[in-house]
Amino acid sequence: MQSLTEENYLKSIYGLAQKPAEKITPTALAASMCVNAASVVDMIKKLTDKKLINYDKHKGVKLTTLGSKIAIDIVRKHRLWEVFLADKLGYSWDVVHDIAEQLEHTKHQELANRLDKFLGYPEFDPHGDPIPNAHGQLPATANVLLSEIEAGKTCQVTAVKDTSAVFLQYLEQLSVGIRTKLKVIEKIAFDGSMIIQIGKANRTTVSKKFAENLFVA
Amino acid sequence: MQSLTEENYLKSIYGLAQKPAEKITPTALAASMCVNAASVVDMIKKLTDKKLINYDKHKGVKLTTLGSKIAIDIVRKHRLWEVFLADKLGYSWDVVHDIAEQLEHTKHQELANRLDKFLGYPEFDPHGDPIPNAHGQLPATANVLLSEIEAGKTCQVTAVKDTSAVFLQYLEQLSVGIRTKLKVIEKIAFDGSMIIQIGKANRTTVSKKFAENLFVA
DNA sequence: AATATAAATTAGGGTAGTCTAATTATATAT
DNA sequence: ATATATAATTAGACTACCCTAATTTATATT
Repeated sequence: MQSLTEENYLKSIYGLAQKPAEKITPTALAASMCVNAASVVDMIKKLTDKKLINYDKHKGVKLTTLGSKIAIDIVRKHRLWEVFLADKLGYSWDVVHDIAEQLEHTKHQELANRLDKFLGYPEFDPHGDPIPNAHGQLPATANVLLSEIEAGKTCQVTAVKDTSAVFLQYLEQLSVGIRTKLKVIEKIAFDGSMIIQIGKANRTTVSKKFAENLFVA
Repeated sequence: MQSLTEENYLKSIYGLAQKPAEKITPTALAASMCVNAASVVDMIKKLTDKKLINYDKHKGVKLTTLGSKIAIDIVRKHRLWEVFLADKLGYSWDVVHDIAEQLEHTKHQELANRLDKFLGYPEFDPHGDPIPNAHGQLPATANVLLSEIEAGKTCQVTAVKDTSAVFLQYLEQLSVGIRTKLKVIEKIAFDGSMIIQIGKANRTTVSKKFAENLFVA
């Protein structure tokens, strides 16, 4: 059994691991947990002893199979509670996260499954993030290309079609990774290029070829 | 803001205060919290400093107005979550308590009210315990006498009609107090006496006169 | 009233999780 | 290749909550 704090670390590590290519250093984890790096070093020791993570100076922190299972379970509960708060209690999507943080640590093996059933087995939370099912599997995200998204819509990167180094490097340069949120601002009729907003800040124009190689949901 | 532990102490004190006449000593509180009396003494100091309780060697522990408000709020949340778990997720009444213990500490001023509305403003939880409303008021419990309860039904003592010392002493002797749960096993047609189960264990026969002097809900 | 028992309190210590400050290791730049 | 900056780690300390053991204070019994 893990403490609330340990669970929050696992969740944080899981979250950081969604942006691959970035290794999870004590400093990165400290920033994401809003604690001092010294505290993180202590916790890394503890979670390593409990076989929930592996830590290698060069590779950074990685969840073990068990650690990953626990983290996914917390994420599942978090997102299900978000759906509950939004769908049943009428909360807006910007509020649900903080409340769900408090509900996600409830321990009772059946609870998440009952809640899931009650909510009608939702696949995505109010932010569009996928909800792991009872087996920890994420819903298969439809193979929609960025190029098919209409102007004004928001979506989220789920995968890349072209996996060449040059494309991945380009993505990195644009700070686009798995789960990055994109908003299509405008589609240029002339050549199919798109003006998109990446995350919260940067607005960029990308080519038709670019948009045809990025899967979104 | 109080910690989770502080909240649990307040809740426990509130619960013990429901059985009046019994003063809340450090030992009683220790038993109810399943901790050592020494720990309770520490917490009494802390809660006193925070002006949530008053402690007098002779009168025992009492909640201040503020402490009482907080305790009632936790009880409200606890019981609302119990209703949610039973009504919406199909849990049986013997399971909901432990899960609700984990949900009751969720902090968000509006949450309880939204949940209350969603559940249709229930007045009693699955155990028959009254749910405080948004203003901390308990629902007016109907003036039903034990004698009016049908065989097989379970109810809970809400008040006494006859307040004479002999009656109260008799109640004490039977371990019947406010909030004690009673189950009517059988009603004897001949003289109106009743076989009732008191709490979990004792089964006793009580007279018609007895049953006509106890209010239940 | 004196004594035995029980309750309350104090003293001192443990664990989990946090911090700051100091140190060591690693990466970067000249 | 060495100096510098950044990251990782260690040392030591703090708070919240809990404990045991010893002591003091009440309560009951004879």
